[in-house]
Amino acid sequence: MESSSSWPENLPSSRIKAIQELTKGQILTNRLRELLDRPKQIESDSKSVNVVVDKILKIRRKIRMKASETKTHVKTKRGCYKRRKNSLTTTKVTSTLIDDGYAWRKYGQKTILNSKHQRNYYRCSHKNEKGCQATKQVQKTNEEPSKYMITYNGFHTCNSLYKAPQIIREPSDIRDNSTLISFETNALIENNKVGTCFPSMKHTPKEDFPYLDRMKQEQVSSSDHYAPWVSMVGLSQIPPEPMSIMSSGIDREDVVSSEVLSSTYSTHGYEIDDINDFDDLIW
DNA sequence: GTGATTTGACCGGA
DNA sequence: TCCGGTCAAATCAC
Repeated sequence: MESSSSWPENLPSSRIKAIQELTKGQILTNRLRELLDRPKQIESDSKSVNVVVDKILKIRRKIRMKASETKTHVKTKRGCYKRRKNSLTTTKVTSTLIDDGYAWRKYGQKTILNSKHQRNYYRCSHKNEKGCQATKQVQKTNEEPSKYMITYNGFHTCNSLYKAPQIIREPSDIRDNSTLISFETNALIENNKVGTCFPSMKHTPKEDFPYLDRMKQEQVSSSDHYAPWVSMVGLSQIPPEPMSIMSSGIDREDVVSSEVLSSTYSTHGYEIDDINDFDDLIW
């Protein structure tokens, strides 16, 4: 763990603490991932697995408490809100408006400067009941009106954990920059291999991994925020949502870019742009 | 009646 | 000051 002397002087101590907790979580997640890679070891050493899971859950609770302390009401009257800076966004261009597996509710429509087509604004239908912060924007592209540019913002905290995306690179088209992403709805995930690039996920029967089930229960039962490292179990470098990108039927020509991901998640896991904005970080 | 969509107003950031 | 993102009342659809 890093000593406080390695932090920039002007970094608030609260932020340092939060980063340290997240780092701990990352380390524990890696440990858990290693264990998941060796199912036989898990059978013989289930105690240590439970210890790791307990630690992760403890850290998560800590950060959640911190988040609730930090969170301020950003909206006090109509139209008064804090625009999110550096929130996780993902943009894709698709020729079809396909169902991404989430329920969206339209909340606005605007004419955008230098754009021939209006932009439509959608938010998760579960925003009110579950406080889900995910939104998306849909706009026809100027060049090809038959194509849509879809921008996803924020995490699905409504039920997102088991809808983690699966990035699949077609072996036959490895040079193609396009990325295919699919989901396994409500499926737990374990490591496997897809192609040569990513560990893949495959449904894991919960009775085989009761501790994961425990994490899932806690994830669902508590306050609907998102655990970066928990979602990263088995995901390797694949970041968590904004990912409601695709469930099925994605076009080969679709282009997906994760703009903020590159700044938010380093190759060693994730980094934190703005720890004050807990809504963007913590489930 | 209930939930979704439309649309003008409002606010923050650049 | 302008523009983009969001709010919320009015309206629509079922």
